[in-house]
Amino acid sequence: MPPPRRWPTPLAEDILTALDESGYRSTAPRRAVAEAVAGRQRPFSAEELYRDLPRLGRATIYRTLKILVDLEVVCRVLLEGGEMHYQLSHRGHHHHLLCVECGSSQDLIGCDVEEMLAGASANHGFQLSGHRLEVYGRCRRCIEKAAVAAA
Amino acid sequence: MPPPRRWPTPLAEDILTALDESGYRSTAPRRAVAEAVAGRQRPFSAEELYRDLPRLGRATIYRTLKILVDLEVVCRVLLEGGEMHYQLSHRGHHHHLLCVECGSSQDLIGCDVEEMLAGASANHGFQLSGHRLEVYGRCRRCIEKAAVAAA
DNA sequence: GCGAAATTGATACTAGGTATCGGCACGCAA
DNA sequence: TTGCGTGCCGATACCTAGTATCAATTTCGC
Repeated sequence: MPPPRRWPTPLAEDILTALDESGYRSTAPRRAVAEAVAGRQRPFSAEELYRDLPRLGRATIYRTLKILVDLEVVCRVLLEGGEMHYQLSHRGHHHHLLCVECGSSQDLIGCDVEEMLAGASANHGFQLSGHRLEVYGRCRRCIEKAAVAAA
Repeated sequence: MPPPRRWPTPLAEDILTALDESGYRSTAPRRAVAEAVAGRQRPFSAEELYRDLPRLGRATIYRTLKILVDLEVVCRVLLEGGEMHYQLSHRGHHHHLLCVECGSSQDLIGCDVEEMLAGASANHGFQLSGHRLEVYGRCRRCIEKAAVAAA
């Protein structure tokens, strides 16, 4: 028997808490967005979210996502083709390994890009203020799936 | 007395040669785009180019830019705000240091991102196929200009 | 110079996102 | 518990960046 489903979902509750702590009001649309975002396993587009929440206005979806990105509760993920997707965020600044096959995303850890960029920038007399890095490829599961299919 | 201006410009000629070598026809619109692209010192948007070449159709601008990007004669540059800009390219795959103040761009050299990413990806069981990296900050000239202004 | 094939540009369309604005609702304070 | 100011909502219009269509034009090999 599965454990009873809490409502709101713990993750969604975290989002709502973050909103509240920054002085944003708790409204039905925001609760709906929080649930939807928390329930997603992989990066999603704003339009996708809109399709899943047809009772909300499109502007509300975009506005709420923007707030969540500002609060660093959600992070933006730029796909290879240039489409912007969103995803629940845990750490602060980080980068993503994006699977071009299944669309999943995992955080890249153990890669000190910042430090390397800082050094290289300094050599150019360039004062670093930010950067954007996305990594594309195939995740472990997709590689294994392909191997099984080829056998 | 300035040296006599060659026409087409050497850089533009290189672009036209690249087009020719890939089997593309030499047309007046393409020559115009080549000149315009070659004459730009810093990244520009497609719409900017369109404004500067009002006799050409918008579709032609986008089509030609796409071809040039495919031929790696021109590279795409993603600004901090998400706007796509274009720029003459010299080396193959490389990254940019983009000045958020004056909009200039310089190639980042002496930074082996590829190698670092390859290692980190492997640790995640991730098969790397590509990446995107843009670096934002202030260029040497803008730093110096600010220092002089503050003095 | 001829003609097939490539290219062009006007136009319409798409996706993704922002600005506006009248009206609703949240939540504080009484 | 109600009252009220402010924040928030959603419909709509708009915007930017780019793509699809297609008839008319241009290029270039012969």
